Amino acid sequence: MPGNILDVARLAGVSHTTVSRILRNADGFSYAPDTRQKVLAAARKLGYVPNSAARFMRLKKTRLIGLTTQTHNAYATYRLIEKISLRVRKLGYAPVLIDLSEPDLAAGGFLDVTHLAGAICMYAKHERELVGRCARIGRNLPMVTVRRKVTDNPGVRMVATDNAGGLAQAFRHLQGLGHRRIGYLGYREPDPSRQSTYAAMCRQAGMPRQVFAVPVCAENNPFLSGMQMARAVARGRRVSAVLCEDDEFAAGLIAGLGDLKLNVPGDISVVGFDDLPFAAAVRPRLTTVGVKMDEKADAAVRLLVALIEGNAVQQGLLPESIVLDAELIVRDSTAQPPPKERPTHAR
Amino acid sequence: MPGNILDVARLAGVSHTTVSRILRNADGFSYAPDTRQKVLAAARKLGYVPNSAARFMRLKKTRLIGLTTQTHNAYATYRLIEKISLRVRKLGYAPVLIDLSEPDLAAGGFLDVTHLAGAICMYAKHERELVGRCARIGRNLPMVTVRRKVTDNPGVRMVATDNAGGLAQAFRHLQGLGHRRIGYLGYREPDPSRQSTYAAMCRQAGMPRQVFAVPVCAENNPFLSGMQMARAVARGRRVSAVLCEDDEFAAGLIAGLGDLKLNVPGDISVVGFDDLPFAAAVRPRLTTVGVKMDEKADAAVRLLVALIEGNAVQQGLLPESIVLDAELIVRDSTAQPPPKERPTHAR
DNA sequence: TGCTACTATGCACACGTTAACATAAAACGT
DNA sequence: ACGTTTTATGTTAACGTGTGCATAGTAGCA
Repeated sequence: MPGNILDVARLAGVSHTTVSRILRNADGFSYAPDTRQKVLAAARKLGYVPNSAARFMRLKKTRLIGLTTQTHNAYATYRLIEKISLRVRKLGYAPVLIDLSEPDLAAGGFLDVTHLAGAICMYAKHERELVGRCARIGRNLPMVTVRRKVTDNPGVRMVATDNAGGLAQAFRHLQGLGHRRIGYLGYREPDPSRQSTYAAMCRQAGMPRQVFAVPVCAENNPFLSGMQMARAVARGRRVSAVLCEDDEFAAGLIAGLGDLKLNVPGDISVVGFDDLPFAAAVRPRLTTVGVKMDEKADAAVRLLVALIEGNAVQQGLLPESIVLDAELIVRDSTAQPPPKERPTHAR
Repeated sequence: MPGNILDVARLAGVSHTTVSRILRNADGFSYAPDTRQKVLAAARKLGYVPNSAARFMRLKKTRLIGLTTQTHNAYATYRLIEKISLRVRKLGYAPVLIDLSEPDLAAGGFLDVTHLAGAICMYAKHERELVGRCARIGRNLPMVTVRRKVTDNPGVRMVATDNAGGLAQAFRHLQGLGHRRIGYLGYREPDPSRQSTYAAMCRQAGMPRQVFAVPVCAENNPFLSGMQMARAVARGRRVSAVLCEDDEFAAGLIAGLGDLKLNVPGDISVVGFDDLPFAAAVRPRLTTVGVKMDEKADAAVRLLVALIEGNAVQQGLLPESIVLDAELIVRDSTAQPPPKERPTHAR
């Protein structure tokens, strides 16, 4: 509405072609400095902004990168969004958070996968289905998934944290402290890579397994969920340490255990996951598996852009997936088990 | 790329107009059931998805609602985004989180304010400037700002929480418990409505004022910021209670005070703001001012949609702003001040 | 002077959709 | 049987860009 390219052309006394070329700095064309001035002045005067829909129609290309997610983990996700956005912009693309999970959005909406240069799918629930649909509609849209667990979507690159490795570190840390019965607190929909790592570690160590599954959501609030699980965790004192799926669970669990007069780490050790902003600000400070958010964002964006610009791909230079290592951060929520729990024979 | 409307028309053996009308269920037209079938089948077979850019060009209208923000408060923001998105979709619009603060996005990008049916600006920092620019470029784009503080952007509707009221409730709560020296912990950029309310309450109660200002960001982590302020708050024991700008500060502060061997609420009472998900899951459970996120999201969306569809506006039925009342939620982080602090004369 | 090469600019079309206008057939009323 | 409304469909233009092709002028060169 606020003027199109023809208005600018008329005001500058040139053809709209000239305006288009001058405003875009199209190369391969030379224009008289005089003409250039007139065009620039006219555009400024009218407050001209190119119509991006028209542009897209012509070019069939955008520099929009869609970010999509579906998660309970507000903190981790929001931080990831921020970091990815920053990097995306730095490379000359524009990030858009959009829900690609609604099929009718693509059908009846005004912004769909066909508009995107690429997409980053973060912690999506029905990831496989989503990616499939986007690839189909979007004519094999370049996609990168950011996932805790490693999945195998053919043709879609992935960035993930080495959760198995992180979990193993945490497990060994607890084992080293003398724990012999270590539990796992996670969502009901299990995270395969972690649960299987947990199972493997238990087996290897000759320990019993004890998984506490949180019902999908207590008001969609992972803190409360964790808190409510305290009773189950404490029952019968079957474990002396718990590995949690994320820091929010861990924080809630610690609070809940406190209400039951159980001390962390005195009676039970707790390990979180993600190293969220509050991990060092709760008491006891959380021992947790740190996930490198910055590097994760960076890797995801670089992978996607390489995929979009497609030179490295053909040369076979682009890795199928990037797995960032996780790092155990030992703080105050883990300690030796209470005396009676300690192994009788040293190890 | 995956087929346009003409392809569908050709396959169905009808004109593209027919296809357009049938697929959109355009009313005012009747079609033979037979034709309708053929068209639908053809569209399905080709996996036809209308090109939304072309559509926008023709209609000059979309059903996209832009959400924009710029905040440190990840939790509150993310939750608001979720809730707003849900409601927006329910009304047949599509939400898009987009950074409108970058001027060059509007200029060179592929999605700008002119594509939006409306925008909701949540907790933005340079709100006034942002709104001004959007209104200018977007040909007075319908906008609603969601803000803690009440601002006066002419022509832009607003939804806010009655922070002053909430703060007053919290203040009176502390006053009623016997506190005579109440501090305020906030960001360095002050929130006028709250700080002035705080000042007014102090004056009215004949109490000294004591504002603790957090330097803009400790790693952009409000928890750590709050934690680091504990030393300043504790110094000289000048206050027996602190009102915090948000729950994250409060949680951090409590942890920091604990490190200094100060007990909350035994030695110092702490009040948060926002009632974030963890408020009931930290120990001591946080006394806080609850903000009605659901109602806030609801009000913002309804206001915006009314603005867009513009019938209520002309009738003057649309309020300039909606202020939702805040509600003090008393939990365990507030109590009577320690004995020596109590007023000698009853009140 | 002629021929070529380059500079500076314009014309006209295509992208995919919707909507105003047009039209042929069928149904309806008398 | 004939005018009139209704039903079912088609024709065509327009939205605002970018680009292939065309062109007029100007310079270089022999």
